[in-house]
Amino acid sequence: MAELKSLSGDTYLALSHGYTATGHAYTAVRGPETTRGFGASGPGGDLPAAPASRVPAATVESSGEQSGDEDDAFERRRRRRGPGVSVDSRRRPREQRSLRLSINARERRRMHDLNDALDGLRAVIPYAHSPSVRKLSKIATLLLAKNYILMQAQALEEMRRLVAYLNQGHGLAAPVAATPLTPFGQAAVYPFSAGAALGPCPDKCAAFSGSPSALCKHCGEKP
DNA sequence: TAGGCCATCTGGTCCT
DNA sequence: AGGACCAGATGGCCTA
Repeated sequence: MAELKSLSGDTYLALSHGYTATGHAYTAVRGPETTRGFGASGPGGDLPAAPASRVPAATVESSGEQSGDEDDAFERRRRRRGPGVSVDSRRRPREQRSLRLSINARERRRMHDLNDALDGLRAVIPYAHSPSVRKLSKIATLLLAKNYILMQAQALEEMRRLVAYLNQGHGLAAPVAATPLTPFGQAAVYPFSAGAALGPCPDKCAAFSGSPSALCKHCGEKP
């Protein structure tokens, strides 16, 4: 694991040029500590104390306490979207607004839970976690996790084969020499070269519309 | 400045 | 009816 965690930037580059570590202190600038801060919005459905740095204007206007500005913003959006026919539209405006805020808060919590889960996934994925390395994007996290799982499965299979071989009374020298195990058994599958052993990137290559010679920006392979 | 990534809002749909 | 889930829209921040 230690070797994998010391993944170099170039190796990560193999995953996708769009998700490369740039050497900037990404997490220090916009990591969870900065982007979150909504954790306090507990089950009560209270409104978030959103950090000003990452909150769209609309969020500040519509999620805070009911104010004149907030109502203006709400009206602007309502006009922009037109008089949509929804369940909400059958309610009185005050009640409708209150319900909307409650739904927004719920959705916010749901997305925060999703991000927490992604953070948990990042924590167990072997990649460079140093502060000088940009945090993995969501898509990169998922792709890396998938490749890592496949790699582990292959390593397990290799170990099973080795154990079976040894159980047959063979010595250790011969098989190891014949089929040398890499430190993690990832001779064919390596989690950080997504396209190399796992085929085309299933998420993006399918929708890839670039020239035939171009590489998929998500997996680094030709689609 | 364009593109990537992200958070949030919103309306629709499905489920309990 | 209310909650969960989803996808589209919008706008902010950051990097190349």
